[in-house]
Amino acid sequence: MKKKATLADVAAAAGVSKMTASRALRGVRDVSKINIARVREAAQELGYVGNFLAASLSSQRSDLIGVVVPNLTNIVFAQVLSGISEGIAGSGVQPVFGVTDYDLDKEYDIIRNMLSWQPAGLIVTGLDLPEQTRRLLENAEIPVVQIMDVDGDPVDACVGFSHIRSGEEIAQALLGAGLRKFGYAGCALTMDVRAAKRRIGFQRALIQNGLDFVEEVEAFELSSIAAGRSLTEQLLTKAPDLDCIYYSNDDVAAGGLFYCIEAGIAVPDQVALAGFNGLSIASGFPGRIATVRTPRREIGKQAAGIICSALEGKVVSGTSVELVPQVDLGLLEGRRG
Amino acid sequence: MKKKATLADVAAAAGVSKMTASRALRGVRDVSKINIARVREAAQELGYVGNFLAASLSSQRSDLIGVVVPNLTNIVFAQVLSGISEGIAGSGVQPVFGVTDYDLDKEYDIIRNMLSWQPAGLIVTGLDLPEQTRRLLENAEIPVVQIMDVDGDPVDACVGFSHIRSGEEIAQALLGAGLRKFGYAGCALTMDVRAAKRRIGFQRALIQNGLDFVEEVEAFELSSIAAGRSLTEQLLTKAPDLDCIYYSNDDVAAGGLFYCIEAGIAVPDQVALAGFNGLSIASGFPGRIATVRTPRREIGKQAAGIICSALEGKVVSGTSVELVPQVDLGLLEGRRG
DNA sequence: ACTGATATGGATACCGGTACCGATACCAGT
DNA sequence: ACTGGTATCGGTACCGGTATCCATATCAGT
Repeated sequence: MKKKATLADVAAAAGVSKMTASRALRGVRDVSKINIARVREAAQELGYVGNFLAASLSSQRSDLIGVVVPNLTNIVFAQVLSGISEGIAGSGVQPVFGVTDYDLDKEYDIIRNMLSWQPAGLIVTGLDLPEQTRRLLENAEIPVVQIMDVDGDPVDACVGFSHIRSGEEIAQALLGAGLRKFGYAGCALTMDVRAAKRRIGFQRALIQNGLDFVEEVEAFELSSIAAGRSLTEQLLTKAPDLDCIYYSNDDVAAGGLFYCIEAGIAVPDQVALAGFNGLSIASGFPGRIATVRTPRREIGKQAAGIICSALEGKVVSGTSVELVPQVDLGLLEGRRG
Repeated sequence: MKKKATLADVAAAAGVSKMTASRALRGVRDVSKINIARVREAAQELGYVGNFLAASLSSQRSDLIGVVVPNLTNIVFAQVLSGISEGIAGSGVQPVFGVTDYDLDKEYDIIRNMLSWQPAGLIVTGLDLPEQTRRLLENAEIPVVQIMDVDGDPVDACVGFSHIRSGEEIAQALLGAGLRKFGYAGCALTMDVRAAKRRIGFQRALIQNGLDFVEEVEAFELSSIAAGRSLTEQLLTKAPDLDCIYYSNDDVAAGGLFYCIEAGIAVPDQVALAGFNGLSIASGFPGRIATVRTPRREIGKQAAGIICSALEGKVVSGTSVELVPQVDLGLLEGRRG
C-alpha cells in the first residue's frame, strides 16, 4: 500500500463513478445492490477509510459537537462527558473534547479552534465568559449550550443548577441540624467561579441567621485530597471549636475527613463536614460527609439533547434548564438543633 | 452578520487577494507590514474564524493527533492526557480525544473515525489490539504510539511499563516483608487486560515461592471504591486469616482500606493492602496501602514527544520506551519476614 | 540606464469529497 | 411504436482554503 486510497480509487476498482461509490458507502439514495456490494468490497480491499475533511467541507455540515470543560482530573467532568455520550447516542453526532485547565486564554483559543472545525454545536462549561469569548460564540451561528450553572445569562441555552442556591440550601440544612460555628476551606476560588458562588450562597444564608464563617482558609492549588487534609489541619488549629466545616467540594472534604479520622476527631459528632458533588470518594465512608448531590450525567445528557434537537431545526435559544441538586446530610439527617 | 465570513471576504475587505490574506493570517513568507495589518484588521472586523477543514484538506496535513483511551473516570488516563498536553506544548499540534469504554468495537470505530480526520499521528492505549484494529493502524501511514504497556508487539512504537513485571515486583517486595497468605480482589479483568497482566505477574512470583492466592474475588463492574469495599468484605469473610490483599488498582484498594478502617481491622498490621498506580486517593491515608507508582504524566509526555519527533521526519518505528514504575511499600517499608 | 537580486502580490490548479441535475436504461401500458 | 415512470448512474461545479509558479515592483550597484 503506497498511497492512501481515495474514493476515486475505490470507484475505479469497483468499476463505477465516484458518485456511485460515494452513495454506496453512505447508504444513500438508489444504488443497485450489486454495485453496493462491489463498492463495499473494493473499499474493504483497498483499506479505504474516507476523508472527513473533504466530506464535511463539501457537504457543509459536520456531525461534530465541541465540548469544552475546564478539567478532567476532577471526575465530575468525566461524568458530564459520559452523560453527553449517552445523550447523543444514536444521533450520529460525535463529540470532541477540549480542556481549558481553568485558563481563560486557553479557553478562548480552544473555542476558536473548535469553531474552525465547523462543528454543528458547542457545549461549554460555565456561564461567566470573558467578553471576547462570548462574542465568538454569539457570532458562531451554531447552537451553544452552557452547562453546570444557571446563575447568569447564557449565550444561547444552558443546563445546570444554581450554585448560589445550592450553597444556601446546604447551609440552611446544616443550621437546621443545630450547627452554629462554621469554617470554610476552599481551593482555587479565583479560578473556580462556581465554587466561589457556592461559598457566597452559603455565607449569605449564615448572615441571614446572624452568623458568618468563624474562620476561612484557602489554597491556591486545584482541589485535592492532600489539600483538604492540610487546609483542615490549618483551620482546626486556628479555630478548634468549629462544629462544621464547609468545603469547596467533596475532594477537599474527603481530605478533611481523612485528616479527622487519623487525628481521632469524631465526624460528624465533634465536627461536621460538608462538601459538594456527591462524589464516590465520599462514599468511602458513607454518610460522614454532608454533600449536595448534583446530576452530572443528567446535565451532560440534557445538553446533548438540546444540541440534537437544535440540529433538527428546533429553536433552542433562550432555553434554560435548571436541575435541582439534592442536599444529603448523611449521618446528620434527622438531627435537630 | 448574516453568513460566516470566508477568507475571500476578508481578502476583499482588505483589498488584497485570497492568497495574500491567507499568507498574512498565517504569518508565512513575505507580506508587507501594511497588508498584514490591513488583513488582520479586516479579519477582526468580520469575526473571521478560518476553516480547519478546508485548510488541511488543501495543504494535506493536519497537526491533529488522535488520542484513544479506554476511560476517563479513572484519573490515570486524565493524567496521561495532561502529560500529552505538556509534551506537545509549543509544537503546534493539537490533541483530539476518544474514549472507548473498554469496548473493542467502539475502539475500532473511534480509531477509524479519527483516521478519517487525517491526523498527523495517533496515540492508542494498550498493545493488545484486535487483528482488524491493528491492520487499520498499520495501513494508516502515520506514526502510532501505543501507551501504558510494553508487554507485547507494538504497531509502531510504544511507551509504558511492564505490567507483568510490576505485578511480580510488588509481590516479591511483599514476600520480602514477610507476608504469606495472599488474597486477590479485582474488577473487570476481562476488560482491563493490563490489570489481568499484573495479576498474572503477581501470581507467578507467588508460585515461584511455593505459594499461590489463598482466595480470589472479582467484580465485573468497573473499578470503584464501592466495589473495593464489598470485594474486601467478601474476601475477608471467605478467608479471614489473609495477611495481604492484592487489588487490581488503587481505587479498589482504597475501598478495601476504608472497609478495614470502619471494621476496626488494622492496616497494614493485621492485613496489608496492595494496589496499583499511586493514586492520590491512596494518599488520603499515607502509607497504608502498598502500591506501584506509575509515571503516567511521563508516559503521556514521552508519547507526545515521539509523535512530534516523527513529524519532524525522524524514524520512530520500532522504538519502545520502557519506564520503570516504583514499588512503594508504605508503612511496610523496612519490615523483614 | 540597465541588470540582477530581493520582496511582494496574484492566478491557477488542485485537495477529496458531495449536491445537484441531467442522462440513460428498462419496462409497463396503450 | 411511443410515452411516461422508475430506478440507477455520471458530469460538473463547487466547498474554502493552500502550494506552486509566475509577474511585477523596488532598489542597490555599476
